[in-house]
Amino acid sequence: MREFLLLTRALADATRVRVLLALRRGELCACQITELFGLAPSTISRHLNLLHQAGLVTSRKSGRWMYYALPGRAAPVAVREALDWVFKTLGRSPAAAADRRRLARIRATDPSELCRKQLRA
Amino acid sequence: MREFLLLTRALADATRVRVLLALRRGELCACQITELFGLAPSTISRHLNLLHQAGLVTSRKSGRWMYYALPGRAAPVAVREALDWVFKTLGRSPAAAADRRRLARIRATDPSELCRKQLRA
DNA sequence: ACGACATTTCGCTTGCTGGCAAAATGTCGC
DNA sequence: GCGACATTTTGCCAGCAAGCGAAATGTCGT
Repeated sequence: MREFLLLTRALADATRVRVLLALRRGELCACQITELFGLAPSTISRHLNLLHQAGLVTSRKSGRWMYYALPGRAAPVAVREALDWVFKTLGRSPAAAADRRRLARIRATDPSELCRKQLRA
Repeated sequence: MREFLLLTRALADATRVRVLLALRRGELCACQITELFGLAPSTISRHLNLLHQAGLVTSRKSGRWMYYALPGRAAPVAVREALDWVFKTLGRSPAAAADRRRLARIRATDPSELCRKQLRA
């Protein structure tokens, strides 16, 4: 029950769900996710931490960059089914489509470029 | 997205999830659910309202009693899959088993008896 | 070793959520 | 219609969650 509530609480926020949808295209670094949603880096970090605690994302550190991705087949059944449910329900939603479009442009940019851009803003 | 968040937020509370698990045995009146969890009637009422708004339960009024049940095949796909996920994940959990045991005794009691008992407590 | 930089942690404010008691609502039996 | 009673709505309080900025952490290039 405790782990189940970690899952449902993690899914009970629009930003976190949108992160999961964005990660379907492949792993993203925190910097890219921050750019995608226009929130403070600290805020994104906390969202990602919640998703990680619930088991909904994996994290990989590479130098100063932190990459987040969807868990593979090794994830618990409850997690895999939660993700299936999310993607089946929201995969074709307008919000997901809009994020996907903006994400394509972000992916085309160098990550270090992104972070410098954030400093100017 | 909005409806999806209604679902996940409704599922992000232990009491509400336990209500859904209890309803697998068939419909229950608000009085029985109140007895099952030992919370104030007003609190239970608000939980049931949230579940209803999310589409996770149906309600039926019969006299002064209000009966709640799981939605049938007419429920939206997202709702049915959410319920499947909940039951598959928690159906065999200790919490569900404990509730089921207490629920059996509550079902064996006359509903009006229950409410009178609550007045004395 | 030092400065630059990506990310996280901390401290704070604001708004939502769960709990109860009390009042309001609606229904039954007389 | 009136009193009893199941349920809901309302008002209030305590605790949690999301947001930000500032400080802390860890890593790279020089």
